[in-house]
Amino acid sequence: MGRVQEDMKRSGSCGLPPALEVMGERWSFLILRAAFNGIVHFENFSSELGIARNILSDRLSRLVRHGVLQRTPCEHDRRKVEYRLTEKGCDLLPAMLALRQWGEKYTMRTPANPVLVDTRDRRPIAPIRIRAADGRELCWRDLAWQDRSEPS
Amino acid sequence: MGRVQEDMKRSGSCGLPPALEVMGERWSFLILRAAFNGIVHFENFSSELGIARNILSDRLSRLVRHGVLQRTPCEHDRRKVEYRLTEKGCDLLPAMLALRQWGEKYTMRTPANPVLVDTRDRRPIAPIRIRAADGRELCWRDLAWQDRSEPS
DNA sequence: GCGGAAGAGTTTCGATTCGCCACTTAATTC
DNA sequence: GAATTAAGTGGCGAATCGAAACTCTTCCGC
Repeated sequence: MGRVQEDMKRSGSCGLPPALEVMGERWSFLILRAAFNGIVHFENFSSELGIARNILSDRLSRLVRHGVLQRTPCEHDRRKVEYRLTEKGCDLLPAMLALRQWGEKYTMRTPANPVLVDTRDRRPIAPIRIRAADGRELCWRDLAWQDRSEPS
Repeated sequence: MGRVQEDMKRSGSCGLPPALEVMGERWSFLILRAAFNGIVHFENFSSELGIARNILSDRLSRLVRHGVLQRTPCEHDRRKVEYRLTEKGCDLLPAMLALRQWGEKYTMRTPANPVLVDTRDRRPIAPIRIRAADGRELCWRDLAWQDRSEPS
């Protein structure tokens, strides 16, 4: 067995390192949250997050480089620039909410407010869970690693 | 840290900043992944992740301090120490998997292998999604913020 | 018991990154 | 055309990271 295979065996071909390459830095998730909240301009990110301007500049261009945000100069006011979530960026919402819900559950004194609701029935969304292909909820004990080529 | 309080003032009481306070640093999620893979000893974390020993030491005690890992000296060999996931730590699994699945979807050349399966039917787990209270899958457009005291 | 080795850190120190503040540049408003 | 706004960039001291060497305790073989 070659070294590459051994490496794969040890930690598998895992999507976590590349994800952290993009989102693992200090402000990335907070910038993402702001973007989900409708912030699009540099100055608004800056004042909303209280982040240093040079760091913000670096993080925004990093997120753009990785395709999470799209940078478009504003039509009607060409001083302004819009940073908008791409589809790839929107797909980070489950990860962000899972992290947020964990933070709410464990490290907050008061219950969260305001709360995220479904627009159709105005009820709070469900906690994010791991599910089997058929929809059953799973916990850590129910999970196992399996090689793709292995027979079931 | 005072910054969290400031953040709360600005954008509501959100669980994300405290979650990032715990898990936002460079190696925290990778250490967590290793813990989920059954790693318990300092030396194994070190060789598995290729992280500098001083940083690993700092991250582990940070995770212990925040109640994600529990540190217990080994019974039968008192040179060794075990770092095990607490319930609070186990509850990070959905967030970690959501991030991992995102990384697999967008930033990996080859499909992931091995793959995480349900032990009961040996089928791969479902993608992690946001759901309404009644189980319907939701996307970003279906979500809204609502004050707790507000009438529905 | 004793020499050697393993496990879990700690120290040291150079390299990198962070973060505050001032500055620049271009577009817009008055 | 003067002042203001938006989006950055540059300088510089402080904090953090990272690799390697070192410490300290515990275990193993003899």
